[in-house]
Amino acid sequence: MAYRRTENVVRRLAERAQTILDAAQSIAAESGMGAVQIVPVAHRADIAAGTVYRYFPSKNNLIAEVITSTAGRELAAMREAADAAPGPLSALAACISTFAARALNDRRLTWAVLAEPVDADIDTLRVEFRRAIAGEIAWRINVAISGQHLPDQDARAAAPAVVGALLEGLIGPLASPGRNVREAVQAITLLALRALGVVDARARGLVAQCPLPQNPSATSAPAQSLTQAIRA
Amino acid sequence: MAYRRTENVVRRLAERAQTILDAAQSIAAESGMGAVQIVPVAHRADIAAGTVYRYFPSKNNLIAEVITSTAGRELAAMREAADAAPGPLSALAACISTFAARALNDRRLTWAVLAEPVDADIDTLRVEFRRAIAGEIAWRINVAISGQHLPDQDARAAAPAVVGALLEGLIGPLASPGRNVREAVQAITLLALRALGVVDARARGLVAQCPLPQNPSATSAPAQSLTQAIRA
DNA sequence: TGCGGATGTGAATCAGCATTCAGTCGATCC
DNA sequence: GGATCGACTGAATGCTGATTCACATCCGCA
Repeated sequence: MAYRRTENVVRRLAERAQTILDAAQSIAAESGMGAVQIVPVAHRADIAAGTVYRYFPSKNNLIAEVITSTAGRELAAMREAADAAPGPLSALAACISTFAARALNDRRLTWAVLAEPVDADIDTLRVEFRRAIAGEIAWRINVAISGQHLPDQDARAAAPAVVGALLEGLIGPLASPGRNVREAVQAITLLALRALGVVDARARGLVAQCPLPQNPSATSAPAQSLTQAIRA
Repeated sequence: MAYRRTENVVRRLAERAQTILDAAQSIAAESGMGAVQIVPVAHRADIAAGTVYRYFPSKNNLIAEVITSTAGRELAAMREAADAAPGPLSALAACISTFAARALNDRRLTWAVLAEPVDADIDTLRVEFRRAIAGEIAWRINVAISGQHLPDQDARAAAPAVVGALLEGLIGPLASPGRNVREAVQAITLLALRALGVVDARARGLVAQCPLPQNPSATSAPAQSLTQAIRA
């Protein structure tokens, strides 16, 4: 007959799973996805390599969870910021600048999760995340277009370009790490808004109003199912 | 006594080196950098795996050459198009649309060379290439700024964002592959120009005038030294 | 034609890493 | 207190793919 799982044991198991996830995430945030290897992760989580497999069926699965939890957190933040904005254009601006500010606060992790290919199996998930972010922006663009705040354009085509501009402009290998965060976020948001057809003066006004999320830091959000977190 | 290298032998050696390079490039163009492995490359070049090492000291070196030759070709095309333009703004537009059109004609290869990490040793080179492209654009932006054709801005920050927008918008995993090439190039160029502060109407005019390079195809340019091809 | 160095071959070697598993240990149950 | 269960351990296994190397072949030379 199977043993009962004590309250205590249940908690310990859950904590350990989270510890492993955190270890994986922190390694990704420090050294990129390539450095997320079972032995180092286990080491950082203070357990043996084999133990990781009691919690995650495979390394890919572990990485998938890292991506998913990051995705959930980032998408939620973007939505929240945008929903709190007074109008369609400021919602768009808030959405963009929130993503930008958070990406900048967690450069390496964001880059790892969004831009570092790991394995063909995982790539679909990473692309899903990108697609979700672009989708969020595309949605806001479309709202702004139908309210006549933006010139008519193909939001499905423009949104990925905006995402690319944000990633490369802020956290890509060419981005200059020096500048003030606030300033960098404002500059890139301005650029993105202009790209979508907001005239310069108006864009500057919007950018100036944008709330800048303070140090969001990558606290691990409660885990969600893979599909759930990304659903648009 | 050392043997003389016959005319014939010299040619054959050079041809074979080129064949290997072409094989590597075509595999990258079909299936990405990850698929560039010694055995498949050798197979495509109709030689044994070991032979590759008579021509290239390591796989990394081979990939470096693929990147370099691609970089040389693309940079030259951008410069040529821009230099032929009548004014600073059309030079900028030509530079951007040339890159866009060529990237679109060779999606996979461009993506492989610019966006697929291979190995830490190689990544510096790939980043160099990105930097060179961004540098080329930054230069044109600065010229336009000093001629009062663009609002004052930090070209070093804006150029990488433009590169990101082009890559993600056109050939990234989210880019819709369906559209007409001409149309897609024009749309993304328009977006990029607006991002830099060109007002919509003016941008549309510039875009309409831009020459669209016809099917550049990845014919292998004469090999150059690594540094030489990328020098800005 | 026959010698010797240059090239080509591809199976064996090596290295990095995910994954497994036989054995250990602590917790639960009676 | 023992009998079990289930988690933990970490060395061994297995796989993938770059690199090597002993041997075969080719080609210029006399």
